[in-house]
Amino acid sequence: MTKTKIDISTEEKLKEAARAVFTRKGYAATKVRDIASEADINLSLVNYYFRSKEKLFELIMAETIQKLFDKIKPIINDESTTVTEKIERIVDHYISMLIETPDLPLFIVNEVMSGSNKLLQMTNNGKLFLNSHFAKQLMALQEEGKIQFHPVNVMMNTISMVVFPFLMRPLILRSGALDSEGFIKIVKERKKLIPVWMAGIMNL
Amino acid sequence: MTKTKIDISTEEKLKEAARAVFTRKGYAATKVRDIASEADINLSLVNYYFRSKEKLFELIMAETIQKLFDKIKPIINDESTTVTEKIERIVDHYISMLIETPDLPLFIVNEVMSGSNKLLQMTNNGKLFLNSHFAKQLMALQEEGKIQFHPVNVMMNTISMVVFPFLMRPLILRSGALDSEGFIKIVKERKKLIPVWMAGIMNL
DNA sequence: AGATGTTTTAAACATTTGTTTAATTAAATT
DNA sequence: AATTTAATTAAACAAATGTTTAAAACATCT
Repeated sequence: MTKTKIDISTEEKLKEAARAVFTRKGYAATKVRDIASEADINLSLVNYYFRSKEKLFELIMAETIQKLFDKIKPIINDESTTVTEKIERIVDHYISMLIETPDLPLFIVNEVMSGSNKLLQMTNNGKLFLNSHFAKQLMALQEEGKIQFHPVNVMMNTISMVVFPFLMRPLILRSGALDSEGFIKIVKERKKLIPVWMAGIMNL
Repeated sequence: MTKTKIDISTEEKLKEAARAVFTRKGYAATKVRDIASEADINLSLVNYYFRSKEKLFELIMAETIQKLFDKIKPIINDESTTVTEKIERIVDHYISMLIETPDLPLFIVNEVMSGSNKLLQMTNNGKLFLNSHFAKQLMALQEEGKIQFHPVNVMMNTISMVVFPFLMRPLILRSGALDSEGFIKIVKERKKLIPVWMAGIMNL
């Protein structure tokens, strides 16, 4: 019996299509037939390769979240950087990523709201942040009186200011206030601005 | 011929159920049967009162968006208040509203991403903001050099910092970092903090 | 080439789901 | 009270949708 040899190209094409459609339309609105036709591949092969729509979704989800945290982990645990430097790197990395995949935030947020625990599992119940060097630095800042509020606000504000514009992007574009390039220009400028604003907020 | 007299109670119960389920699960994941059983009312009555699932959704959507902008309009056009006072009022109003209906942001954001133009229609293509007294004040601030960035960043940051925590709420709660009351405590504190932070960002 | 295992295809299946129908009950009007 | 109109119900329908089946095409190995 030979080792199962599958055509990577087909499986990968389907995964790529699934990623695209799931991300764009969400789980419920995505039909298996959408994925198949997006990949231009026979309907049955979706089940052949991934057993079920749900299994395929979970696979995509896990990979997406993995990719989301792989880069952030070393940044928030780097003991050689200051709080502001960490924020600079986080902001830079995520804005770059989101320019490439602007639909990602809704995908994640939907997953969060729909009650799945994938994200929590992958962040070790949020302890990835709570136990990070970054968190320790923030608590130190609080103790020396630089910040008079819960350190969680720092993370909230940073992620908010990075991610939210992408959630509003379709609205902004369709309103005509900015075009696609104008939007990218603004968010790229925010790469520099957000760390400065955050430094101000923390009295640094 | 008498004026159609319908049992308000039934229609209203269905609308309330629809609002709840649509908001919680989104359009595609909501089944007409979910709405009927949430309202504990016969399935057929959904079509009897609202013609179709889509019509019902549009009705809920329009009402929601209406409610969303009714309050903000006078605030951003009040010529007697400063930029910071306006931000204080916006932040206070929306955080209060979101504490009552924490699922609202996802509902809106989904609607935005799914390509509907309801929101744009209701904001007169975003001109509600662009032509507001608030926008004029921000442009003045830019001209006198207080802010060296596109004024749209002010609105982006304010809304981001107000709304985003509610999008992350399920994750935060399930992570155990905060409980339901702890979350409310934090966002209530942010009512005071966000205007201060924004003032800092604008060098006010 | 023939045998064996893998991938692809078209068709069919069983559920789910939005909507309609036709009959019944309740309310309003004359 | 009789008649008309509105509201409610259970059943049925048709289309959509996730999944399976069985046969064909393709590849690999002896």
